Amino acid sequence: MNRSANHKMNLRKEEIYRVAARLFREKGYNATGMRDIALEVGVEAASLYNHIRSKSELLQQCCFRMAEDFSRQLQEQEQRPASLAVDKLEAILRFHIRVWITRLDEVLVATHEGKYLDEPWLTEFMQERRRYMKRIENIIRQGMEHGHIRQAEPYPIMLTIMSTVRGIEFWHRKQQEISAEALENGLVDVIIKGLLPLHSPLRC
Amino acid sequence: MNRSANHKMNLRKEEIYRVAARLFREKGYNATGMRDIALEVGVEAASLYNHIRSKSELLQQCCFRMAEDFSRQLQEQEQRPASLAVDKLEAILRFHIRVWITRLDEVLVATHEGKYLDEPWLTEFMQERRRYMKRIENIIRQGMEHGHIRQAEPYPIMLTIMSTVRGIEFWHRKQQEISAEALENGLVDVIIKGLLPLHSPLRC
DNA sequence: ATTTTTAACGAACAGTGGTTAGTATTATTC
DNA sequence: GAATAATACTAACCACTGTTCGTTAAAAAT
Repeated sequence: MNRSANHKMNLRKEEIYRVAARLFREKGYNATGMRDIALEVGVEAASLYNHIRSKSELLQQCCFRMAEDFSRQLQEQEQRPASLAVDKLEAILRFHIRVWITRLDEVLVATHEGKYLDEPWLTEFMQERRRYMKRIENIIRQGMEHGHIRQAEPYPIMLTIMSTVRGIEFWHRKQQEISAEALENGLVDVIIKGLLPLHSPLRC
Repeated sequence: MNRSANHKMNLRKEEIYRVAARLFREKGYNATGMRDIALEVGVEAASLYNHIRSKSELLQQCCFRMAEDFSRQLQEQEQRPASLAVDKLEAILRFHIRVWITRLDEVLVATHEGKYLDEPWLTEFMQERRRYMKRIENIIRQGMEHGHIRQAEPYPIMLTIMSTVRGIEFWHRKQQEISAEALENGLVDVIIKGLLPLHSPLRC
């Protein structure tokens, strides 16, 4: 089999994956049947199994693709100088926001339906998320040590950064109210301004 | 039937409701079977139907109880003087946080599983949530008009206030790391400090 | 042109879902 | 203590689930 055939095969697999991600988001993983996916791909349910191993494999792809993309981006930020903690956090936050704006299906499935992963994927996925949160907490601590972030509990700050993006789900349904850029900047402003110390030149 | 018997009946119904809310959160609405609920209540699945009409009725209770509690609290805040917009928002935020700390099951089911409501409940629930968000946006606008909140897009601020609480789901799994009070104050600080105008006496 | 691979299909399986019917048991009321 | 109501049980139904099987049509490779 040459490369072009391989490419064509992956195209069909990708289509199934995309349809599945959208349906998993709209209806939920358990409420989405293989026959639902097949219908939108334009094929019978049994035919899907020429391209994928199982329904749960589709969920695994959703979850671990997102996990890898997030982890890779975080690693880039971690490699910048420790003194730039606030800039790191802003970059991380903006990355989160952009993913939630441009790839809502996948990120929502990973966030909401990840709990339906089979073992051992479930455990690995949960552990990876916990590690990810710890790494963000560490960056927040860096910022406090350099005095660029006001003294506070790092944990609630991390939670706030992780959670802010969730509102974007609502924005997608009423997109006309505000542009993607204004949304991103508005969200970033609330969080970042809430982190700066009282004496920060950026603040007063 | 006298009052005590009626009370006893409602007790059983309440127990079913509580078990259902917990299982709906842990496993999701669709992945929770009536036999799962029955097992934890200590009864056969068919017996549940002497107390409830249907599985979906349990979901409806979850969603609309929460909706009413939130709406009532918001109404209290709306009745305070318009000049106290920041205080209103802080009170609203603290109410949200406390509900997510003390009634995680119900609030998570309402948030994540509400989409599985049947019509006409689904439409009503979505509309109510949209109204709720609009009302918070209005309070934010009040604060800007009085100069107590910095000029910005009210919409992302509202989304941030609504979303902050979702991190509390993670806190529940690792409760030992930080107390409920520290968590609440930490979350409030990030948001409220991010709202204040640059010249605010609370800020500099 | 022929062989081999890929991918589609219809039918079926075994399990589970919420729910109902009919009946027995327990608790309450008179 | 008899009558009545409330609540439990067992059994079953039917629709639907993810998946497999055997087969066939089309495409690719030789």
